[in-house]
Amino acid sequence: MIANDDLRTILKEAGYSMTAARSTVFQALAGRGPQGMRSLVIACRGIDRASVYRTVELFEKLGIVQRLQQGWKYQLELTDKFTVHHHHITCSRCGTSADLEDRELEAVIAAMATKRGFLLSGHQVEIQGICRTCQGN
Amino acid sequence: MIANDDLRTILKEAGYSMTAARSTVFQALAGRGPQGMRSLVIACRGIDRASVYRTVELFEKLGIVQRLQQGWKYQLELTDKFTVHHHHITCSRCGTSADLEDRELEAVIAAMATKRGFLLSGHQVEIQGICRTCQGN
DNA sequence: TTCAGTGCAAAAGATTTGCAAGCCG
DNA sequence: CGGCTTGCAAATCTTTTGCACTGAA
Repeated sequence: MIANDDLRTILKEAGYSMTAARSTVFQALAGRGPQGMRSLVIACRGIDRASVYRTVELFEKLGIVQRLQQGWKYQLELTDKFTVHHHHITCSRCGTSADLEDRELEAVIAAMATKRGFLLSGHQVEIQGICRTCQGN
Repeated sequence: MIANDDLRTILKEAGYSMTAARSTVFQALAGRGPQGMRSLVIACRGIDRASVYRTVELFEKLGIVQRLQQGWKYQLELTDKFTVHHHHITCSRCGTSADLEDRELEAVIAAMATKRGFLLSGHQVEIQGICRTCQGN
């Protein structure tokens, strides 16, 4: 069980209550990497599809989860509050995606923002390519 | 009319033919900035919804359009073949966004892909912050 | 003329909503 | 207890498909 109490706290502070459905959705997100709604709904068996949607919507509003666009579809994952800040590189052939952490990338982005006179508040980086495995086919 | 002949050439070289529907979709994409399917379908009135989808799919395969992330929704826009490659930095206070072109950023991204054994095919970078003007308020 | 490409209509999937019943505080 | 939440089912919206007809080469 990961940070179930953190969840309770966040919900309470925002005026929402901790429920079985919300806990289930949270665990399903925490237990695995980025996943689509379909897979999340399956992972939350016992919880109605509509409730999963409603919970994800709430979690987004509370900054608990974020959506990543992967081509036409999107995937869900916990935000940096619950994971280490990172980006993704996705294989456009087999669809698997890996986390990316790169100090230099972060530095370059920070430098760009500074150069433009911006006070940096956030950024997203998504990379697509063909992974080593798929290149062999 | 933007580059309609370029389109004809690309299609022909890939073994496809130039048709009214394809030209319409292309113009609808060329005439405006990034847009969602819904808006594209409306812009292509006279062309069946299914044909727009099929055309977009083909255009993607041919590297004419790309789907990208703008906020949490997907958008379509012509690829760098038809526009200058760039990213965006957006002010989260006033909403204005400026184009970004940065050789170093591109280099770092390329290096990251290579290090992971990926054959790089594309990437998106979106930065948010507070612009100089808004910082003064 | 021939076959890729299109429109149409219906199927499949994804997401949202209204409402009555259930659970949390 | 009282209101926030959920499950259910139906409504919507989005995307895909099968098929017969049309148009490009």
